[in-house]
Amino acid sequence: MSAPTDPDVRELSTLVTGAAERLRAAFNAAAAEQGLTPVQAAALVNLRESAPMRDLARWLACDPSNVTQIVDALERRGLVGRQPSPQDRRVKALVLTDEGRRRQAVLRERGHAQATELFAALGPDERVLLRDLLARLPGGGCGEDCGPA
Amino acid sequence: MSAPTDPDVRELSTLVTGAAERLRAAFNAAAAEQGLTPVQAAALVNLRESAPMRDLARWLACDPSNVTQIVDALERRGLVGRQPSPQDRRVKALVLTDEGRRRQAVLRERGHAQATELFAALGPDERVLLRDLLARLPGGGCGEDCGPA
DNA sequence: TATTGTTATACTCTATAACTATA
DNA sequence: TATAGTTATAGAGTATAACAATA
Repeated sequence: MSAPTDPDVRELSTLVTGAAERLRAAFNAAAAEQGLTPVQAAALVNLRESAPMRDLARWLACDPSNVTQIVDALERRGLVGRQPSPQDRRVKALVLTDEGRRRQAVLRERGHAQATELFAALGPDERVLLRDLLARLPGGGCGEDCGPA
Repeated sequence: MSAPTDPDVRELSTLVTGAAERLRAAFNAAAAEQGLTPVQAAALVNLRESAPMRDLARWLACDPSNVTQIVDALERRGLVGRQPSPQDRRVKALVLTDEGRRRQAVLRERGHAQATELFAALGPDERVLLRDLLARLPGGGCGEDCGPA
């Protein structure tokens, strides 16, 4: 039985949270470079061709009413368009413009570069070890709503 | 040289971010149980006796104008008080009420329980291993503004 | 002059509820 | 009736700028 101030789990929490925070800050900076707010950039990164808005709401784990506004902003910037679906005319499919595709690629590259930089301090075997340890934490697996495609 | 879609660092980012997110969600739930918003709870958890508001702003990594409003809310709930400092009368020291101290203890216990639950899937040696790996990531060390005391 | 805390204000993110148009 | 998306609105978090009191 550990004391309420057990330094181990507290330190682990701080380290995990700190690493995640640095990834997030780097992503937000990349978003700002593209003239996008963090959620707008997150939406753009997650977009797949012809995804209904409902799917984007699930991927972003937010209410559909949010997606309307996020997509409004992306549309205003000429990065995505709305296309009524022929099968079900209630549905609007989101389509990337050429510029949207370009920005998406930039954001994804930035995300990859940031992650690479963060984990470069570890060797290949250590990265595998870290991944295996983290994957064993409860919830480390992924339900249905964790990402596109 | 790794491909732009290198699955390793992407998976590591997802795992780190996911673990941090679960800690955060659990903390927010604990805050809500206490009738506090996430930042209010974070402020309360970080508070030390007689800390100037300026310090709290640094610990929360936010603008001082925010602290005024956060402390307003905590004061309205009878959890903290403001005490003009005798040494420098511009400074207001934040003092916990008895109820504030009680709530702070509850939130800290909850935080510890959540972290314990998250990392319980690993054995003691593995927790040490995880800590050492995370501590080696750039920025894993802590500057001056990472916490009280 | 510089600093502490406050106020006023604004922007972003998020959710709820009521609405429309389809199904 | 139920679902996809929209609108209106509100609350939470954050920052900037201008200000008062004090140093």
